[in-house]
Amino acid sequence: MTIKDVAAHAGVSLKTVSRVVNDENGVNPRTREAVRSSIAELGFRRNASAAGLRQRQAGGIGLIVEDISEPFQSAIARAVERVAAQNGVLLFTASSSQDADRDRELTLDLSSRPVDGLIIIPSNVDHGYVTKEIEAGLPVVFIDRPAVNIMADTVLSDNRTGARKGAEHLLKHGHRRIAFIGGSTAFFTGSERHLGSRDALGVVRSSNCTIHGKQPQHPRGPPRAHSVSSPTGSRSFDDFELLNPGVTAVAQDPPAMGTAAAELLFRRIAGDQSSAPDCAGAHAPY
Amino acid sequence: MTIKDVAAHAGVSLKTVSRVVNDENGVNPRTREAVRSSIAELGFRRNASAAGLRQRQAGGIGLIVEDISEPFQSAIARAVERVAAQNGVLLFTASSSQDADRDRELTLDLSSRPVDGLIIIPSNVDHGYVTKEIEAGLPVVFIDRPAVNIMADTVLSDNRTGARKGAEHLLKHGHRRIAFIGGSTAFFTGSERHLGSRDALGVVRSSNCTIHGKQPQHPRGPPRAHSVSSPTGSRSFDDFELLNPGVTAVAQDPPAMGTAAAELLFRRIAGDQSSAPDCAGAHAPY
DNA sequence: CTGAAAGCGCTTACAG
DNA sequence: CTGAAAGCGCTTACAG
Repeated sequence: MTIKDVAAHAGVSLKTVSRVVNDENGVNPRTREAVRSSIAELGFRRNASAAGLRQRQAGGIGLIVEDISEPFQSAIARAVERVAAQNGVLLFTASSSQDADRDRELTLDLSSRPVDGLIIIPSNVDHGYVTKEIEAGLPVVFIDRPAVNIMADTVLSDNRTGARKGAEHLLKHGHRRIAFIGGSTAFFTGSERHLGSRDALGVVRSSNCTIHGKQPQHPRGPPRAHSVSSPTGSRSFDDFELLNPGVTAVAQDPPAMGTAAAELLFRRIAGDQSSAPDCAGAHAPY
Repeated sequence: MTIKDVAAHAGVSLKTVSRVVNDENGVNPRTREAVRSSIAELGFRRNASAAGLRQRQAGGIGLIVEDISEPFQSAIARAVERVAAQNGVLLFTASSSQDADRDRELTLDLSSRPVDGLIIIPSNVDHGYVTKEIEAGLPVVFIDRPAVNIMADTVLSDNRTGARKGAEHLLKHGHRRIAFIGGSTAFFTGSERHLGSRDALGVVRSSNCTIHGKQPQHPRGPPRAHSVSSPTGSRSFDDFELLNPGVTAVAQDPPAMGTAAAELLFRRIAGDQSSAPDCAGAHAPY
C-alpha cells in the first residue's frame, strides 16, 4: 500500500497524491477529494521513513537515560516527550543501565537512526565518542550531569545552591545538629551538594559517611542514616520511594530540566548557534 | 557521508562497502581492511533508515503508555526496552496523557514510522482504529487492560485472583473488619479487583466508596481511606508513592508483564501465528 | 571475489 | 493545476 497504489486508484500521478498527503495547495478541489477518498478506501498511510529519507530529516529525537524506570529519569522523559510532541516528532528512549559500553553502543545506534537530535543523561564515563556526531552536525544536549571529555550543551540543576539553601532552611528553623548524607563526592552531583552544605554549615567533621555538622548539642556520635525523621527536620534531594513522614525534599524539578533540555535541543535543530541561550537552567560546560 | 563516499575513498564499489558494513562474507580480507579503515577515517555511519526502507523492516518498536512518568508504566517500559535491546531494535515511547484523540494520533503516527510492532497500554477508549493496522500486518500487543472493540493479543495480570488472595491473606491473619478501596468498577482493573475481593469476603455493604466487609466487630461506620495503617493489616495493588508503614502490596510485577508483552510481540514479528502462546500472563481477549 | 543496475517509498526540481 | 524524471542512502537480484 503505497502512494503509487493510491495514484492508480484515483487515476492521478504520484506527485498529485503526494501533494494531497502533504496538504500542499495548487490541487483542484475535485481532484483532492478523489484522492482523499482513495486514501480512505485503501487505508493508505504514508511511510514517514521514506519521506524523511528524501527530506533529509528524521521526525524523531532520542533520549538516553540510565534507567527509564527510575522516577527522576522518567519524569525527565515525560517532559521531553511533551516538547517533542509539540514539535511534531516522536521520541526514542533507551536505558544504558549505567553500562559504559551499552551507553556508547546506544548512542551510536540511535545516531544512525532517523534522529534529529539526542538528549543524554550521561553515565560517569567518557563521552568523547559523541564528538564525531556533534561535528557531523547532530545536535546533542546533556542533562543532569556534565559529560566527560566533551564540549557540549548541558542542562544542570544548581545542586550546590540547592544544598546550601536546604541547610540554611534547617538552621533557620533552629536545628543545630545537622548531618549531610550524600552520594560519593567522586560524582558530579554528590560533590556539588557536598560543597553546598559546606557553604552553609562549614565543616565540623567528616567520616566515610561524609558528615558535616554544626554546634552539636548532644555529641553522641554522628546521626545514623536511618534515624532521620520528622521531629529532627531534614532535607533531601528528590523524593524517596519510601519517605519517612516529615522529610522535606529540595526539588530538582525534573520536568523543568527535561523541558529546558528539549527546548534547547529544538532550538539547535532549528539552527540556533548562540552560545548562551536564554534558557532557564541551561549552562555552557566548564 | 554515505556509502558512496566510503566507496570512492577506498576505491571500490558501493556494493563492496555494503558487504563490509553488513559483515557479509565473500570479501577479500585485504579489500575488507581497506574499506574498514576508510570507514574509520571518514567516520562513516550507515543510515539505518535507508537500509530499513530497502529491507522492508524497521528496526524499532513502539510503546504507547498513558504517562511514562508513572512508576507502574515506566517499569513496563524498562522491561520492554530490555527485550527490544536483546532483539537488536530500538524503542519509541509516547504518552497518550489519557487523551483519546492523542492516543489515536500517536498510534497512527507511530505505525507510519519505521516500526516493526506496537505495544499499547490502552486508554479506556475505542481502539477499533488499530484494526486496520493489524489487518495490514502490523503486530500489536495490548498490555494491562484489554482494548475496546478489537480482537488482539493482550497481556493482563490476574487482578481478580490477586484481590481474592490479598483478602484471604488478611482473613488468615485474623482480620475481620476489611475494607476494599478500589478504583471505579467502570474500568477493567477496578472491576476485576472488586470481584476478587467479593470472591473472598462476600458483600456485606457497599457505599460510594465501594466497601466490602465481613464480620465487623466494631461497627463504627466504614473505615476511612486514610486510616489504613500497619496494625490493621492491609493489602493494595502496586506500590504507592508515599506508603504508610506496614501496608503490603499485591505486586503486579510490571517487569514480568512488560517482558511477556515484548516477547509475545517479537514472536509475532517473527511470524508466529499461534493463537494460544505459552506465554505467562498472556490471554486471548474475551 | 566484485560490480552495474534496479528498486524500496517518497519528495525535489523542473517542465508544461 | 498536473506530471515525468531524478534522487535520498541503502540493499536485492543478477551478472561476471
